[in-house]
Amino acid sequence: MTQHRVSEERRPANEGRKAAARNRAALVAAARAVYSEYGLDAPLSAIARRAGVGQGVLYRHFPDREAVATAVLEENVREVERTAAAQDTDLPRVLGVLTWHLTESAAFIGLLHADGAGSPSSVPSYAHDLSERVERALRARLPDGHRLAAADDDLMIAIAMVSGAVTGPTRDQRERRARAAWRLLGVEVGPVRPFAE
Amino acid sequence: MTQHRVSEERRPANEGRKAAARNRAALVAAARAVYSEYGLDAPLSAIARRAGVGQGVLYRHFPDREAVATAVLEENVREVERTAAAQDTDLPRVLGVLTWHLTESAAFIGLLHADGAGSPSSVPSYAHDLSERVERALRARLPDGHRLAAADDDLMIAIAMVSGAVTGPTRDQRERRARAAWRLLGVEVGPVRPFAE
Amino acid sequence: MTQHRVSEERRPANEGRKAAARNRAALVAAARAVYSEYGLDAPLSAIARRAGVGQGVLYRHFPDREAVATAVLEENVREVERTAAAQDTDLPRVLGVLTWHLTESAAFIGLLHADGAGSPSSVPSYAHDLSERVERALRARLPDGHRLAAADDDLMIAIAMVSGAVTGPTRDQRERRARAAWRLLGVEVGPVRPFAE
Amino acid sequence: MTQHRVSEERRPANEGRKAAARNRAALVAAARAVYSEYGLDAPLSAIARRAGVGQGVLYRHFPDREAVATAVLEENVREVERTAAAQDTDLPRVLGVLTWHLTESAAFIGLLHADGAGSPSSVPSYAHDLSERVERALRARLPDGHRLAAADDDLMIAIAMVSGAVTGPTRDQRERRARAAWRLLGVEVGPVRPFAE
DNA sequence: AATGAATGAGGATTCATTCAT
DNA sequence: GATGAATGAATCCTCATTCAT
Repeated sequence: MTQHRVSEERRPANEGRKAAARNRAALVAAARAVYSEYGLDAPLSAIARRAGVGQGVLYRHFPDREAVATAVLEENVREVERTAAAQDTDLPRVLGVLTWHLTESAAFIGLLHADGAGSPSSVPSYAHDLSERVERALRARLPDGHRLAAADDDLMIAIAMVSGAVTGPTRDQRERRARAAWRLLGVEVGPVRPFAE
Repeated sequence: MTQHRVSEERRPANEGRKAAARNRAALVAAARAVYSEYGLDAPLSAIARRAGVGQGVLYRHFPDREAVATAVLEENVREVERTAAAQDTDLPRVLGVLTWHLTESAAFIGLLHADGAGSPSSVPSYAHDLSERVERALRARLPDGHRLAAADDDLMIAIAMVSGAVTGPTRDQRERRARAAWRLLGVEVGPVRPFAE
Repeated sequence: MTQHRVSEERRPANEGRKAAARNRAALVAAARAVYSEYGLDAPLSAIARRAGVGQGVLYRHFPDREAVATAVLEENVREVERTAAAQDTDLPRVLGVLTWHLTESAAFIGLLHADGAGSPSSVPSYAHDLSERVERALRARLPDGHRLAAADDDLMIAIAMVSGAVTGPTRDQRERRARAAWRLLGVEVGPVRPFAE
Repeated sequence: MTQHRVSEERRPANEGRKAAARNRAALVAAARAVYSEYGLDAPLSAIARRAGVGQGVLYRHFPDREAVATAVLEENVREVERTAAAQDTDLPRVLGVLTWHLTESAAFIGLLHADGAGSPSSVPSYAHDLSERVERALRARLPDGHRLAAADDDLMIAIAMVSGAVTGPTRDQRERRARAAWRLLGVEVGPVRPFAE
């Protein structure tokens, strides 16, 4: 029997292609967690650390702090879009998913606030695009004659309003406030939950 | 190592005791301006500079960053209270003044957002008191049977909602959005303007 | 307000990974020099400057001001320990090395002073551990019936006493005073010199 | 019977001459307290506050931070001198008073340490004079043939040694250590207590 | 492609000292 | 003579970003 090489160094480690994608995903997940814990001003190093990668990797995937935040939001927006695109869906259901993200993610709230422009804070500028994607998704399911279909801005103003109401330390409390907000607007909202197949 | 003054230059003159009150006012005004330009996270040094005083003066008048913000908000809250306390007033008029401050001052928006608790950001803790003062002032003018008198939280949730809608680069645009928000809530609001005798 | 790099100048080059150990050593050496020149309250920035590194590097290697001092003292203590552990050694020889460090390093004196506790100054808390290590090292070579073996505290009190005597502008004068102190204590001390193989 | 003026404003208030002296005394007392609580690096403002006077008064009486410390020490030194000058006194008694001050006042310890020169710390330079006054007082009561009369420096080195031993959080513990130090030196010391008529 | 050290600007905070009142 | 506000230098500390390995 020949001796096996058990050296500590030569692990094949198919790293390279797949690792990159995995790292990116880990970063976005870490960013989501860190943002929800420390807010949007959390240090990038904390995100890299939580993702278990070096800071260099973060910069490889995202040119700057905005890009990180945007990547997180992009996922949220995509879920809203997918919900809106689903076969058997309606506005309340889409609003439910949207509301879920509002209660989940402080960052997401910031996004909607930033829809106009000139927010003085650290919120991204191309957040604008994301905001428009949300609007498109919702409007596709907005029935004629709906309460929010009257004036052009009403839909997004309503979203901003609900997001303004979403405060509080626990997700649960935030959800309760969000529901109250929709009620005050007289708009029906479906179950508040993440998108699921 | 102890501190030693090195430069031999003339120090810019000590304005004496009377300047104290003036300086405090200048600081609050400067803070208001700076906050509206850069948000609540603006460096304190920017506020001191804009007020035309040294950093030490800022720290003499306000122990920490929270105290500065609170001082700014306190003025706003007081105007709301005074409006509510006026002889010939009603809810719409108070809401009008409140809305004015929402459109004027990013900081004020932050305040209302902070009513719950535990926001991880730099939002004050004793902002809570201010929030309660606003609520008391409004509730004193809230007619029985009013749309916002149904559930206990509705009043402040509505405020938070409107504040969420108040975004945009110009005060004018912010006011337009605020009005739209009140309209969507079905709540009448009076002229949007600062308190005036 | 987030941080932004403004200047366009070339940054002084990143020496890469290997520099890390070198930098740490440089920092400890610089700290030793700075402490002896300005005392334990010297600004950390002075240490970083003398070490030829940015302030951030100092903070990377040492979480706080205590850690820097401790790192310096740790080296001294280790020399005492090594002397005590040497094959052909005796108490006078260990005391000689200890005394050397007392005359060399103001910081080291502070350490021994801190053995009790609660000094209100900037003296470390985990200096206590170092103090104990010194005691263990000495006690291992303390012959029964030695003048300092009578009461439990006598050994470390004697050290503190000698360290109290060690004042003066030149190392030479400090050594002379240290010798006088040992003489007054009736304790024999070997050559005052650093540990050497 | 005529009415007495009991107005709150017109108190004759012999202020002026006597107030000045009273303020100076208050400052020294405050300094003593503050030093013992926070160490010699305590902010001057704390001393003025504790004395109940403005900072300007402090500067009227003492040109700089050194002068304040020196004034405190001066009182201690004077007590030692008075003890030495008393009719029925001897070295142990003087050492007892000296030791009392060592255990009472961190500042006083610093003084003795500073006798040589070039102490890198914030200790005064004209502390030297005070140190010499202590030496003169002691030497006046130093019997020929005393253990500390052999070499010229022995007396003050012994003092420095004891002061080095005086560490610990409570005065009681510090006294115990001081006694142990004198014992190790083989020098008799009288009751450790402040000077009293 | 990843790592993580280094840079260094920026912002917070503290105090010695001066000086109008 | 006293008061206490103001100045502003100095120091601490944190992070965004770069880059050698």
